[in-house]
Amino acid sequence: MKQEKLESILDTARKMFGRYGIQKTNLGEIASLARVAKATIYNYFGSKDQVYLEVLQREADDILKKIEAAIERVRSPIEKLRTFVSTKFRCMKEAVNIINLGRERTDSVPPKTDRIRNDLFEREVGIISSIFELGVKEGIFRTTDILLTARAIAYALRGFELTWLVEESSERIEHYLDKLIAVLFNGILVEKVEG
Amino acid sequence: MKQEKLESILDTARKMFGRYGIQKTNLGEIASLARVAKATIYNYFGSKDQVYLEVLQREADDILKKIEAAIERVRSPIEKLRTFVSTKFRCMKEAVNIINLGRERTDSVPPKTDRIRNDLFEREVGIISSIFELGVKEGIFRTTDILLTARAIAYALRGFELTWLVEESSERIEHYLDKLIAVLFNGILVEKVEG
Amino acid sequence: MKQEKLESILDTARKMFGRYGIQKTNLGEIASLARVAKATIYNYFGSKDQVYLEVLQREADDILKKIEAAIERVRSPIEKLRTFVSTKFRCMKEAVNIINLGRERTDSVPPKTDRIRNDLFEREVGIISSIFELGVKEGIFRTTDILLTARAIAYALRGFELTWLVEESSERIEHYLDKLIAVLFNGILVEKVEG
Amino acid sequence: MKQEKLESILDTARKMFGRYGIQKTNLGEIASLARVAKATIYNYFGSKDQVYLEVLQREADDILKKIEAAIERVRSPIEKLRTFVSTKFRCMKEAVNIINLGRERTDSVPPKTDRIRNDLFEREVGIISSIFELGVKEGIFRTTDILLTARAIAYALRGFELTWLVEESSERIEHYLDKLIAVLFNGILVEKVEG
DNA sequence: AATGAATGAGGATTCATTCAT
DNA sequence: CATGAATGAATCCTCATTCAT
Repeated sequence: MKQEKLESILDTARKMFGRYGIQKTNLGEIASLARVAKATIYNYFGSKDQVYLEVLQREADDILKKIEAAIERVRSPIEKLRTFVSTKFRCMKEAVNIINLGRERTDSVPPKTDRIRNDLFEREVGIISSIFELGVKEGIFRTTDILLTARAIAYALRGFELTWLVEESSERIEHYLDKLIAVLFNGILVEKVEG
Repeated sequence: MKQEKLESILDTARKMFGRYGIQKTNLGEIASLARVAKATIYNYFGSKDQVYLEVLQREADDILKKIEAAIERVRSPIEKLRTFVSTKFRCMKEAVNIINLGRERTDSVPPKTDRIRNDLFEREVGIISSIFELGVKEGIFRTTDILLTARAIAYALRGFELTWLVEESSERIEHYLDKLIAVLFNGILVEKVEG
Repeated sequence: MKQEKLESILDTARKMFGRYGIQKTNLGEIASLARVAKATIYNYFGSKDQVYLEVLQREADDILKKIEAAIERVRSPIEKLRTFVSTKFRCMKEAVNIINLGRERTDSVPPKTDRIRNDLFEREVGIISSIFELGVKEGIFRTTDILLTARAIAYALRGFELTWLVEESSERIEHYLDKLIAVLFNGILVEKVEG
Repeated sequence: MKQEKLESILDTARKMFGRYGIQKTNLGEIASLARVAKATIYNYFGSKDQVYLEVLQREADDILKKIEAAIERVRSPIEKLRTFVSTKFRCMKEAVNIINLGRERTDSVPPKTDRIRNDLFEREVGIISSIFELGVKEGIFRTTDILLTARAIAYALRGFELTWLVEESSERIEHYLDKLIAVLFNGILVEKVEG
């Protein structure tokens, strides 16, 4: 019964926060949609911020779990990188709040938000790094600085997160991603120079 | 006199919006810092949103003007691309609101905001495209689809905008950018496959 | 017009605070009784506390002005002291908030409240002291320590403030005051010992 | 077991009410500090007000018991009066809620509160009266109206209750009390007039 | 053109209290 | 008896916007 209400609250909250952001979402509406009293939400979470944080943390954990599982299933570093990117963006569709996190004003968001976001980012960097290590070990990738490259690519992928929901259709985004991956693998120069 | 006040308002607004976003900035404070009455701002702009829009448009125009000028000054496509990236991010430092635009909730922002942002984006894509065309014509770049690639790269660069002010030092960001550019030029694969 | 509303607000506030205290009084009701919008009150005073403080300060100033005027009108120290007490308590009837100040929880009241209350107290002590000085100079009063005695008496009078509105009828209180003054003047001992 | 919890609740409540008053104290905190559930308190007392009332009644009874015992121990009316005052104020230090009772808003307090407070007051007046009767009988005190004088003095002592914890150091208060007692005994006039 | 004044609508919290188990 | 869970009601304050002068 309690668990039920809790999930109901969290579900509703995820949708509302996803649609309107933490600022514009009011607990009153979450409460009424979740069929509980506003005060009940405060019993569970203590504050609006806590509700938001909980929603975020769940989304982040979810994404990582799925990405890691997907990468396990393929072998070659190239495939792993492709899988990383495609899985990440497929999952992102559902992790609306994580995406929007990048779109919220820093000041209007609880401080711990940053930690969740950065944790996710760093763990992604970690995954990319280990794919790179594998690739370099197998002599498929060449790079002078694995971590630096991994972070650069992680940053680059962020540009697509932002765009995901708002501006373009999923299909077009996937085209761009394919293209970006192609470029990442081969570069745009005809002759290879040292990077 | 009128022009003076108008600039004063716009200046103050730019700073405030830049620091606190459109949501958290209130016209009252802008007014008092700009030494005018709140109602005066309404005389000039009609609404808070219009003030914001005006600030944005000015920043966008400013950036493009500077980027285009900088690119004119170098000749080779490779240099042009490098200049594009470095100029863009140098100017971005001052175009705080454009940057933060990516960090505002979609719903908390006037609809026309998107148009300004997208215009800027498309014009950047246009610039990158023409650099690519030049590069391909000169036989330096190879790519199967100029526009697609240009957009992919433009998206990738967005990831860095977000990060620009908040998370990392300028120097570190520049390292990552250098690395990204290197990867873009040469790829990470040892052997070139088709991109 | 503005002055009118301001007075209207302050008047209403004085009544409400007087009846219900700062805790239980809500600005909403003050606003509606004063025929202004809640926000208007905030325009004038900035916060509930400030309204309260303003009400208090006015009452305190009022009392002192009246006491000082009344004392001027009589000559002998004995008369002055009697006048002080009677005027003070006559005025107190209207300075409901000052009285209740002694009845509010320290914690539920803005910090500056204490200063107003203490200022009033100290100024009363000052007045009593100067009456004493006069009495001693004229050889009518005897006391070993004017300031100490003045404060002791000022404290004693506080006991009546508290009682003023709540427990007893005005007439009975005045009887008690008369008695207290008589005791203060002559003591209760048959034989005078050293005080 | 039951008695234990009840005492635990009452103890905690006394401390909390003493520190924060009935308004600012919430049952939730009392409950958690007393290691019981909020609902348990309702089982015992039925309402927040009842808890408060119980706390008060206990404090009042306690004070009176101690004062009466102390007065028994001395013989002369003068000593009895001095003992009354000193014991009263010594005990008051612990009867925080009784003291603060004078500092609570009348309206924020259960109606029966007044009865407890007045009972205590009247019983104090009774004690002072009987001391006076004794003094008059022994020809040490002179007074035209014992009850009136007793009440006047009881009121005067109230002024010090208020001040007790908040404004002054214990030592200074005791000085003022000494002075007040001296004045009460001997008056301030050089020549005795009719009291 | 410039502004002082006024306002309506909205939202996060807090807490005493009830009730089923 | 004891309690976890749920809630309704209340309240302060913010701000974009309007309007008369």
